[in-house]
Amino acid sequence: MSDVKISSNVIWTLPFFSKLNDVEKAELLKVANFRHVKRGETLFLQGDRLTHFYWVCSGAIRQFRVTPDGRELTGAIRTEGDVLYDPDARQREQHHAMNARAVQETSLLAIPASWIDEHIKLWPHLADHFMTLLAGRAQEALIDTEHQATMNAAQLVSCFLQKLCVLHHFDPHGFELPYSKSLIASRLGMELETFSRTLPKLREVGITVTGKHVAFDNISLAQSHACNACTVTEECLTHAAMQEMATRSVGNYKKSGQ
Amino acid sequence: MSDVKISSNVIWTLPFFSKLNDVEKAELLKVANFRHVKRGETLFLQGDRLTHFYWVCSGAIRQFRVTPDGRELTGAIRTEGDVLYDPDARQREQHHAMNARAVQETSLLAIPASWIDEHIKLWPHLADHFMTLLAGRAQEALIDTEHQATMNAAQLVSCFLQKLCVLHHFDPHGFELPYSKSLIASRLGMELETFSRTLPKLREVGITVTGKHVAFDNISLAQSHACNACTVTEECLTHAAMQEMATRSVGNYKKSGQ
DNA sequence: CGATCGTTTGATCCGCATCAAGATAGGTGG
DNA sequence: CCACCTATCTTGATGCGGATCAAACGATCG
Repeated sequence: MSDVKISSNVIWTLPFFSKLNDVEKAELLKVANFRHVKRGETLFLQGDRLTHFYWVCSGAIRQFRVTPDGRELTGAIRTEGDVLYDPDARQREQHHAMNARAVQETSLLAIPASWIDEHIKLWPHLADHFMTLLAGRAQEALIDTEHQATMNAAQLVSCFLQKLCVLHHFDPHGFELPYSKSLIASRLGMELETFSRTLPKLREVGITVTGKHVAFDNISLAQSHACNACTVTEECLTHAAMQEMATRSVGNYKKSGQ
Repeated sequence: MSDVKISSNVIWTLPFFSKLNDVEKAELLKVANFRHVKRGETLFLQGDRLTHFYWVCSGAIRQFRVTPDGRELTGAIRTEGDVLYDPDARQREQHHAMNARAVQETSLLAIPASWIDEHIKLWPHLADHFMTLLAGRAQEALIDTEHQATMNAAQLVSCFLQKLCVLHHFDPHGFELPYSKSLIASRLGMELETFSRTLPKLREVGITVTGKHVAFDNISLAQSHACNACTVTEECLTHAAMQEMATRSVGNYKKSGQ
């Protein structure tokens, strides 16, 4: 509900709305709304009715689920430009399946879900953006699963640090962690203790972490260790080697035989 | 390339094409194609150009990725009615990110990707189906991740067995496993040995497995143990209790405080 | 009847979680 | 500016679940 004049500039820089024409922009502004949440404040909870879609303009939102035994699983940390959109909502008819809470002070663009539902049929590029978004989320999740299944703590951490660095355009030679270590550990699906113990070990692969300060001493070395399927600039690509192995394998589900 | 007359009946039973009118059906048949693969045969590999989308008419296809160290990760087992659609393909421009291989003799409906690309803009319900599909895949992946993170081997197995039973409309009081145990273990992200050792333990929760034969002795007992967030008929629902816990928690990422 | 595939069972090991103290840092009030 | 407090992180000791290595077992098949 704050200054809309400032914020309306922000909207059009979001990839989601960058292709709108002036008429469409005007229409969008009629229903768009701004919402600010303070650090630790909750945006919505699992089971809440889905009333709005949110675009993060600044700050960071942690999305998480709470398991029956009370453990919190951090699904994603959404930052500037990201959308809070529950893929599940499409099926479970307008109810959130995740909780969303502000990591820091955060401002969001809120657009009524009903408006989106109507206009997704009318504006083709909107539908297109949503399909891309959904595909991206599906892919994200697959990569996450693959990482959890194949990488150990050290690899997960260094992979995370590198993606973080690229995503936020940090200087690889030295930057500060934007989140608490507890949050990062949770995002990586490990305990804080494990995360903490892992950091010193990363020195071997050229990553020095002191307090909140991170430095990649030798970028290429860190790269090769981090994640065999990730590079700093691109996510888990398919390698020729991987394909070749698949060709050779026959039918056992363990290792590719030769 | 077998008998199209038989198969054309099959197509319209797929949820994907059930809403087409006669003109559209005719048009689809012009480009639709059938493909048969034998047990163990490969449909496509990571990195292959994506030329067709496939709908499984009968049989089962294992989708998997091969990690650089040669381990095969089974992402999904697609059966009758499922679509082989790589969410990643949308971004990585027409290349498969997964391998697909027949578990059993399988017949598929193949539709050229180019035709889909064109018609997705023309036929609104087609776009809608794809969005639902993508949303479903994203959701599937999230649930998978959550399961891997929170459940032990026994829970994973019993959850799998129950979903299997429901999905294939098996009799809970006794049915045969449709896949090899190695395949199931791989799908669950565990070693065959672990899977094998887990089966006897399930007797405690009312699941008896002898050879390939599975029986749920006490269905409600098995349910409550299997997966706190799953029921036999529905996947991982949000519970009121879970929401309540989230409300009480404040900011630590481990357990919800009170 | 040996050969191969799929599975079981046993023995051992390792990574991470868990429990339990300390240590450091950031913030507040005196 | 310091004393105090709490949040956040580090470090240590221990245990467990599942991976790994190894071997035997049972079925199916040529």
